[in-house]
Amino acid sequence: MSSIKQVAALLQTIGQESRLQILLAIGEGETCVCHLEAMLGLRQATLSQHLMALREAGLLEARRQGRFIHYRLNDPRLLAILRQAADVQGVPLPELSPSPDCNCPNCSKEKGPGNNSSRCEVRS
Amino acid sequence: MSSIKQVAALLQTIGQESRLQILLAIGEGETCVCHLEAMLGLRQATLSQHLMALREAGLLEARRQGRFIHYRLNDPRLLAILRQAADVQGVPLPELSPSPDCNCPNCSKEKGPGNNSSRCEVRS
DNA sequence: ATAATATATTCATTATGGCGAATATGTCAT
DNA sequence: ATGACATATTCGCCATAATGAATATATTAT
Repeated sequence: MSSIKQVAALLQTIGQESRLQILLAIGEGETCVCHLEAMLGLRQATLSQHLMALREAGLLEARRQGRFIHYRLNDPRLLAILRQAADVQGVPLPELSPSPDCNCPNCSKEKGPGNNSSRCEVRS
Repeated sequence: MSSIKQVAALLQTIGQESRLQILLAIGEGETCVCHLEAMLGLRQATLSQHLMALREAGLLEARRQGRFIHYRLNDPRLLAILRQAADVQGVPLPELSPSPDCNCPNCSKEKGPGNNSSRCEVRS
């Protein structure tokens, strides 16, 4: 595949609202799918499809941890591209760090009463 | 429109082989449509449509010079994005400078015999 | 005014991609 | 083994975008 085709493929893969949100939400860290689902308000199947596309494009890596699967960026330079693009458009790039206070219903650590499971936590 | 939407729109607009070729061919300079047509082997109508899309996305500026229309990038940072993307993909970004030896049939300066018109030149 | 040329625009067709619904797979708890 | 849960996969539908053909517009030359 010509190099131009490859560049086009990359840009096309990330040139979509949901995918951008996913990438920004993952950021430099590692994020499990349930976080993303809660954060972005995407349906599970839809989200999974996008994750698959990003995986197949070589942009994401998946790591299984029990029932949970954690995704991380394969290359932090991807974020640089997004910043550049936002720069050209003259808009601020929202910071979507999911880890701090994710309201994923499965991950309510130190949240509302009666909920205690440490699911969605990385447990070695 | 949300900033993410805008970034997505930008990436989507340039995430296509023909558009990338156009942007690379124009580069830092200014290029007339006939050059592009010859260089990229795109049909005139197709090319014009892509140029329109890029114009509407605010990425290109057009300047009329007699019958000829010259396009230039509105923001050189676009090229930086392309370089970054190529970088992430680990491929070289081809340099497509059209000006030096464009083989556009209308612009054959110091080319084959019997052809002399300086068409496609910027004549003030 | 007419013809020739450079580029743009319109329209119909086709391909591509995202989405929703349904289902499958893999892991843990019992 | 069974059930519950997290995630993945498949499939059909629809919207969007790219393509091709035809035509229009603008500019220069005659």
